[in-house]
Amino acid sequence: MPDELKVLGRLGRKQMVERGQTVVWEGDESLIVANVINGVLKVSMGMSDGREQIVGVVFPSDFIGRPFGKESPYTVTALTPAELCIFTRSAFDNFAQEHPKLEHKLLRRTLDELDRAREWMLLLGKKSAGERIATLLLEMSARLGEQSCHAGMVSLNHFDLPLDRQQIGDLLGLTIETVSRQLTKLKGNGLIDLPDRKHVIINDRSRLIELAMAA
Amino acid sequence: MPDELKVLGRLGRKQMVERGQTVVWEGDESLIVANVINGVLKVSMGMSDGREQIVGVVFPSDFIGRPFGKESPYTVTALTPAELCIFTRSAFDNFAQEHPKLEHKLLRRTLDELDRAREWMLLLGKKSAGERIATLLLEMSARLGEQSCHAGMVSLNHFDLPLDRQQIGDLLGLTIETVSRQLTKLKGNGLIDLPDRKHVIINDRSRLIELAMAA
DNA sequence: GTCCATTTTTGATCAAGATCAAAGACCAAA
DNA sequence: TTTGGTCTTTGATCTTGATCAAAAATGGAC
Repeated sequence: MPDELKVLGRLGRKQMVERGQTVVWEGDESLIVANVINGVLKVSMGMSDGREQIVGVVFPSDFIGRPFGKESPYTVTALTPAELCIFTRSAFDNFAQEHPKLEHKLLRRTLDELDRAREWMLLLGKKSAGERIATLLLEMSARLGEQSCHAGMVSLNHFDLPLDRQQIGDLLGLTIETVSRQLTKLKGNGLIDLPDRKHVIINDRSRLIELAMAA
Repeated sequence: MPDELKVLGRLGRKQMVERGQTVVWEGDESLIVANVINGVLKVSMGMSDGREQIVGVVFPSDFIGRPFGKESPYTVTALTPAELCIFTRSAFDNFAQEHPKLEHKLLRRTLDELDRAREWMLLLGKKSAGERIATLLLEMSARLGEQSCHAGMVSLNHFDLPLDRQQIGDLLGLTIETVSRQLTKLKGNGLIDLPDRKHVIINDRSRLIELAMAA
């Protein structure tokens, strides 16, 4: 395991944040950079009239904050209780400049994040409501799965959404009502089960994949 | 000016591409990375049934291609005649690993590109057709302006779109008809003029900015 | 358990933008 | 200048998802 992360870890300060707590505000002089140790957070952008779009969901080992000088264009808010390792921006920037391997890692992560953002642009620009919901369920299954590196595959089909219906809407560019109707429809078709508000069980992954790709 | 870029330049091969020519295909083992010297290109993703979303527009000095191993998730196509400086992916990757300053530069660019992608997610997820068109015109004005670093501001309000109506639609998540109607409306209001298919003249920038931010 | 506040679901209607269709403008080649 | 092909505009209608409204479910606190 890279030494850089250990040393960096010592530079940082561990901090717990509770569900709903906002860590970085849009427009803030971006004071901090942080590494997510535990929990899930959302990254969002707002318009002056209150419309909000969730532009990213952050999982353990991901970075949050905008390194290198600019103000943060995003608001970052915890979706679950979370544990962060926080750095002042200047300390982080200096450290990064001196440790090319960290910058390399950060570059790779940023490239991956860009790929995800663009995949989401395709979803927002071109997919129907049904396709969007199917895509979200598969994406959440995959990302929640990769963090808690399960050996078996069972639990991939059995997870808790860290988002409520409103937040799913804000992520998919849909209203809460449309989200609810589409989920109900998937349940009706037997593709998924929804034992309670947050919990999702995927019964027929391959049909869900078909749905996600074309109506 | 950084030496890295000069040395890198010697590693590369200059290549002209004509309008409409595709440089990288989605799903390709990403063989090349390139630096745009001249011209404008689009970065797009397609669905199996032919729906297409433009996820980025690339201007001179920007990079194209996906460094570090993965296959390219995008198709890159020239919107205007363009001049590229092309590297084999392995040559580029090796060079980058050995030149932290290049990686740093690349990281900054990628962070900026991510910011733009997320800004566009807000547009695609939440903005009305009118807001989208206004945003596009301002964005194009700004990006075309910054490359041909004009001292005065006159020409910011006077530029050629490198996109046709269909491509504007693919970028904004709208149909060609909606794009046309919204442009006609802006012309009717006197906010812009459209002397020919490609040319745009912004008459009232501040009203356009208002439009772009809230209906 | 009951009560209350919040979230979700369901239903009815509406509207923005898509789709279908045709006419008009533009431009390059002959 | 005429022609033919492509791109754009305009018009009529339709559909998806938004909006408005109310009922039902959920989950704490007591």
